[in-house]
Amino acid sequence: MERTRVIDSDELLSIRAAELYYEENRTQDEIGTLLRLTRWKVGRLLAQAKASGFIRIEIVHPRARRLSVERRLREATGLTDAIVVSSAGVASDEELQSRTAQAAADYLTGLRPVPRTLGISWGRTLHEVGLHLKQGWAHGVNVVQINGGVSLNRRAGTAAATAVSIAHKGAGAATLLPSPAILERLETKQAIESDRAVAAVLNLATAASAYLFSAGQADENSALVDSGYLTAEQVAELVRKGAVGDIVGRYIDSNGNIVDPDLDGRTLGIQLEQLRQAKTAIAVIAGSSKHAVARAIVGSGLCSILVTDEDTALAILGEEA
Amino acid sequence: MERTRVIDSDELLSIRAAELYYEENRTQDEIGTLLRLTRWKVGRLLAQAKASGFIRIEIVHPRARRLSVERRLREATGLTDAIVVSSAGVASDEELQSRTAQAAADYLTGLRPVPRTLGISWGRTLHEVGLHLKQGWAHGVNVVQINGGVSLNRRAGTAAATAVSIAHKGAGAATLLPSPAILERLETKQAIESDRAVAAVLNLATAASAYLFSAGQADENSALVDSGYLTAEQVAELVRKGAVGDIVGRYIDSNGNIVDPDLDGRTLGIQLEQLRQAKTAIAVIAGSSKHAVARAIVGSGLCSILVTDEDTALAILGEEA
DNA sequence: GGACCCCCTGCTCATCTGAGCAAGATTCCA
DNA sequence: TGGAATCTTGCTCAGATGAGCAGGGGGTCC
Repeated sequence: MERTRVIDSDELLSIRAAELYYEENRTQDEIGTLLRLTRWKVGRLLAQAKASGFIRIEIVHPRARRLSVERRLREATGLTDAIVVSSAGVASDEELQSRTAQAAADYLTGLRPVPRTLGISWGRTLHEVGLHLKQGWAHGVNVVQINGGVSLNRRAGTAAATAVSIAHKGAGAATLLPSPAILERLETKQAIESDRAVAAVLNLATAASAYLFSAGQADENSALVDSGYLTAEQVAELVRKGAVGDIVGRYIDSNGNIVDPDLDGRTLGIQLEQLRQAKTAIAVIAGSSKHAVARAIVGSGLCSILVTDEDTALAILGEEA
Repeated sequence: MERTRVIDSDELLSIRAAELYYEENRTQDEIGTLLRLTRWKVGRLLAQAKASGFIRIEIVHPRARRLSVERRLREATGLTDAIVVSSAGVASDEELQSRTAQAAADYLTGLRPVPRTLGISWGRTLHEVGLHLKQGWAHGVNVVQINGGVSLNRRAGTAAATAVSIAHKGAGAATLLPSPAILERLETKQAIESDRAVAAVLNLATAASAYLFSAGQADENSALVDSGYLTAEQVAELVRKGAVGDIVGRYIDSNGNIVDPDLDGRTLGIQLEQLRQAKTAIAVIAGSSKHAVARAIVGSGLCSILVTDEDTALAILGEEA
């Protein structure tokens, strides 16, 4: 146990020095006088205290990011870019999601080159990204849906609203994918897919210069269950087969592979390969329930840019508390 | 709600600057280049971030103290000295108690002038202080008990052991008060008190050059209940009368006044006045259950030096989270 | 016991940072 | 709109800090 660890006298001194330096903001010279040390010794003690991790500096702000985690994430995974928002002082998962969506909106706004065509998925997270975007975030961006929309219940308009909102605020137009996300029969899906209007949208989606999408966890709270495409039982069955979550409506396992080829065949939208090969594929994922999907997505290269929260990032790095 | 607060652009900039400064440790000049600002502006943003409380610096170490809280406590209460241990990263109340006891041992060791006679009470906390003291912490200190000891059950030896241990490690002798803490009848108490041996100890106690004592909360977990001097019901009755805890066996209310004069008359040991007038009266109090007593003790001048944990200190200052 | 090596100490010097100041910008009234 | 008051900006300069280096003390290995 920690308590029994021997604390050498330099360690204690370094703590005393740190108290005076950080809490009382004395100069190293003053501290030297107080503790009967040279100021150089004090400097070294402080460096030691920092190096030992006794000094914890946190930036407590809803817009704070964790640059060090971002860097480690980039290095460990080969992501082009990583945006990690701090979870310091966050009470709820909603707050975390909101912060992450905000960060995604910021990233999108600053993205260069500005995408001509932006392919997006739908869901609560994407919706919130739309809300956080500022009017004029881009000057003429075409937004195209990359997977079938919500259409089976009262929340029918959400997916469309998200696309329209993002497009509108970016002074551009939205192209909707007029199809359900998952069809009951393969033939139906193929029929819709080959419809000229739908095919045109899919072509546009395939040619998008950037993608922005989220992911869903594999449980009864999934948006696909909520929208009526799948039952809780069907999702449970997918979990048994190894599903950790879905991305653009397609369920993947922890290696990023399709879990159920039959189901996937009936799912309408761009292929995962499309995302894997895209230069700018931005995944926005937040909340503790999505650690597993996030890991799968990043691990299998399904996104090139990840916007997420600190805890999820640490989970991907295998450093969760 | 916080979320709706407008975040002006300088605030955001100051957060970006802080991230680069504290997480990536860039120089203010570098940050200036990155954010297209002069280095002076960066310095000001950083200062602003600090002033707004966005930068939280914590010293995470079992021996860390909170000097700023100590200072505020001294200023607000007129204590001669205050020692406040950090409760950062503390899981249990035991851990807190242990840290506080350690700090008390440190304080005692560094106390100048070294007390010739040290009056002590007994209890779990004092016992632990004894454990943390190092062999040779003083060179010939006489330890004298200032209130009647535990003697009604199996833990009979604890009080004596504490005194002996503290004295022994300080190369001195212990003088025990050979009496129960509370007597059933006033006459018995008076009789014991006037016994030559007991009177001699009490005289010694009254003349002590420093006092070290703890406090007990007023509930069924009190050491006095545990030792069999009082029943849980009696304590409950005292609480109804306004008791917040006990100090050297005497129950006080939130103003530091004796709650039950009859009971107090039957309690053997030095008077509270004695502590109030002592130049060096060190109270060691830790744990959330003792906030109320701590407040009463400090508020009514029953100690001149307080050793406690951060949460208790904040409670005394009226700033509890 | 002596030679050697390594780490720690205290130093110089260059860089970084904060205080204070004057000029310019902005706001706020009349 | 004018003018005063206030805030902001970029600066100088002095103080604070970190990097790197030479010397000394202590430990170690023959």
